[in-house]
Amino acid sequence: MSRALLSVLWHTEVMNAGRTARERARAELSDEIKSVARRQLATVGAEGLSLRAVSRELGMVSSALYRYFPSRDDLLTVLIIDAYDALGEAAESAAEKSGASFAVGKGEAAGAWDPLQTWVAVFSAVRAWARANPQEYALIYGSPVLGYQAPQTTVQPAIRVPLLMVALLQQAHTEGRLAALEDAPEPTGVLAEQVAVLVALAPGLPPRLLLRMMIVWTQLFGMISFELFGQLVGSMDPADEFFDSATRQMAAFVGLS
Amino acid sequence: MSRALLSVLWHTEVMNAGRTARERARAELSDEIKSVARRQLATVGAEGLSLRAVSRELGMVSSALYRYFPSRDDLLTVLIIDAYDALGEAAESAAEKSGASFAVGKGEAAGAWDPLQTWVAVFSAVRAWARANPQEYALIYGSPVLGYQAPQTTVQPAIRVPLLMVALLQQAHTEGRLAALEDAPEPTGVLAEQVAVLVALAPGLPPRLLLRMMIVWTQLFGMISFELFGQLVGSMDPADEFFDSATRQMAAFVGLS
DNA sequence: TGCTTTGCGAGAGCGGTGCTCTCTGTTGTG
DNA sequence: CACAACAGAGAGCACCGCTCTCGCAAAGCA
Repeated sequence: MSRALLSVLWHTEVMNAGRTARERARAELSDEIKSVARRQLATVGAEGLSLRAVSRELGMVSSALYRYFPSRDDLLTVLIIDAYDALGEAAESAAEKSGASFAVGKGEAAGAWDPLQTWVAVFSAVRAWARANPQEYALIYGSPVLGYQAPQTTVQPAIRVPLLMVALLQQAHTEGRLAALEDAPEPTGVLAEQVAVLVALAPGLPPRLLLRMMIVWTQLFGMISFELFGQLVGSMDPADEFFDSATRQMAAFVGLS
Repeated sequence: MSRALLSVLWHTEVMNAGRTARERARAELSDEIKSVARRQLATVGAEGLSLRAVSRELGMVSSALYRYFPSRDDLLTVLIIDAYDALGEAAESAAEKSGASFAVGKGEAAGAWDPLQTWVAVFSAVRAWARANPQEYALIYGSPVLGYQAPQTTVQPAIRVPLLMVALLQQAHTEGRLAALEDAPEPTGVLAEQVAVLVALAPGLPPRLLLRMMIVWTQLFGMISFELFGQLVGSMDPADEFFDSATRQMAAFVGLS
């Protein structure tokens, strides 16, 4: 990511810290650009998003926009981060609302909660967000634009959903509410090493469970992509019941029932 | 194109009576355009594919290209169909090579075949094709370009892989080599009607099996998309062993072992 | 055979894009 | 107050998809 873009992000972070008028105006205009770009993204898609159109809508000349975003790709990058965060926020909020006690930062003593119900709520929230924001979903889970290389900044927002799944499974596991998965194969070799990275995040969870969680993770987004991108037309369309059944069968696949 | 070449083409046309030289030349140039476009697609991606660049490489002026493809989207459409067909061909050929007897048009009496082995071979072939042709994969399984609406022409090539999965499962089923899936839920309501469309294609297959097959289908392409689009970087990358394990667990999920 | 219709490539042109560079005026700072 | 940093405007470059017109050659027809 470019230094100018990092500068923008830094400014927005400390926006209300009483900086100079110029910096304040810069942060504000920067947000406005993002907002207009997001709106255009929703209508014309990532491919059709144009800096000139954004600048036109803002009443400024296109070259001025480059003071804020050094290239179209940089603008897309912040939109990508925002999309990941919005999706993660939707998923985490669904977990909280369904009564999960493990949500980060909540820490309150748990009442009774149903792990399966939370699982279904999270998956449904992910799908609902994707259907409500198809272009933003396509931006982050569709084909990467050009030779686009995801900057390191996008990694952390991108893993919020799988991290939530890990947290849910761990809480259910420590409460003894997960089936044993005796018939699931234990990862070996390279696969075991890769899964070990996840085990470090959730001590105590069996590797075979985390491996299955990764499988379910890919299934979830494969299913949503198929629905949004039209691959289910003619068979499982509308996909509501298919999604629900798949979600529950995949929940059983990781031991939730 | 040179006049000498046109003359050659005309002579060959006279030998293959029926089509005029003009039609023959048109078909040939049309193929050449497709070929150049496919090569450019592989390097610059769908978004970067440009009619002007194609025409430049062919030594003609861009406006002439519109005699063959009325728009950029039309060119992309034939590339999409070709990609679907290439992928389907790769999958079917892998099934044949692994000794499957159900392949369309083969009809030969089967020797012994291992359904699970064929299953793994087909899935691996799909992944291998995707990795070898990432831009074409992204073209058909990534975000749909623009407000692109898939023409009816693309449907039939698009379902070759799932149809192959159905055929494999049916053959294994009639040979009594599929587990019973007693714990799998039977689809009801709308979902049962949707699955009924698949049952019509494969009489005798239990609806709950076909439902699971659809789940596995979405998992397969979700996994491949994640690998190609960079979502597995940092966890299951490289994805060879993850893919293999997932494939086999999903095979067990539909009763293959 | 000669005439007419059809198809094809070339060329110019329109409005759009991302991006760069220069110039002018303003704002913040020593 | 002077100087440096910065923001916006404008022109311009090289591309893009697409349209239109204009000759010319091939195909169809009398």
